[in-house]
Amino acid sequence: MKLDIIQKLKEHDLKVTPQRLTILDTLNRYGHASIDEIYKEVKKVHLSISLATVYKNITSLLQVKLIKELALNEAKSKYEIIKEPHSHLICKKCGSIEDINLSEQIEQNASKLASAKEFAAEETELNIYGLCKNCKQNN
Amino acid sequence: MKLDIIQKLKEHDLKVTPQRLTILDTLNRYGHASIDEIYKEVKKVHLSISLATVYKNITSLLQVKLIKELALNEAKSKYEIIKEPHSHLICKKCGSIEDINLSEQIEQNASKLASAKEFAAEETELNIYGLCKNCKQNN
DNA sequence: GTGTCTGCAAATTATTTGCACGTTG
DNA sequence: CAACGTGCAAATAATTTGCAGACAC
Repeated sequence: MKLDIIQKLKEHDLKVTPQRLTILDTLNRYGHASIDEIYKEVKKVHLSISLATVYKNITSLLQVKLIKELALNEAKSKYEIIKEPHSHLICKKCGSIEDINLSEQIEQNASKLASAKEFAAEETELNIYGLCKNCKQNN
Repeated sequence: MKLDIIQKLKEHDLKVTPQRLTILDTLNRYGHASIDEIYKEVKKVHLSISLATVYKNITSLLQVKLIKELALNEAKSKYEIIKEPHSHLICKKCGSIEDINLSEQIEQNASKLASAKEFAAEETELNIYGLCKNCKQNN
């Protein structure tokens, strides 16, 4: 599993440094994390890492599209490693994000909508906002 | 049409000031605009408006949910007035955003996905990334 | 009139950059 | 060893805040 990522890094001439791996590992474990969250996590392992390094890594990882930015209304942006699925259930109350897989039907319908506008669709992202199971109960 | 917005402002105890109306008008005309774009536009009408005022307005309009933030990978956030539809065709090349209406089918499928996770869906947002008609041709 | 809004300046926070040194391949 | 990455400090950019006067209601 790590090999996968290491390979992708090499493909894009990004060196495999411990800091970079820890950042990616953090994203893997968190699913989605903000710059601050990443910084705090990585710091547990690499005491002397700097915020600048986190930013530089996020920037280069975004450029080679190994990760993507998830910008949520009102909250700080979070980042996640790109892999299927690209879709989320986003809780308006607690801010949790759960990944979901798009059904074939949705994919197909989305393509239709796009081609109707002569738009060449490459990626489809569905975000559903509402209340997660927990918050729904404790409302 | 303006009455609609004015009413919403009043509902939320936001005063109807010329600056605020011009900001909303800009969003209406642009569809989606960044802070800078809004600032430059509003400045044409209100020569002495300050950036801080734009920020303050965006913040309060977000709070009362009259507008929403559209955060796009790599690009600056843009804002739009909330109204159906919530879905977009986003061009990766030129950054243009076109609104689309979700089909009934997609809405239904999305609800299914959500309820399978015991998630109470409130809003569904579909973003399709790719190349717009123009950029597709001049590729 | 009272409370909110505006514009300005200053403060704070977020992000980027330059550089010397260390590490990867 | 060449290219790239890191950590630090400093520079920029983005956003927020405080306050006095102006405006909406």
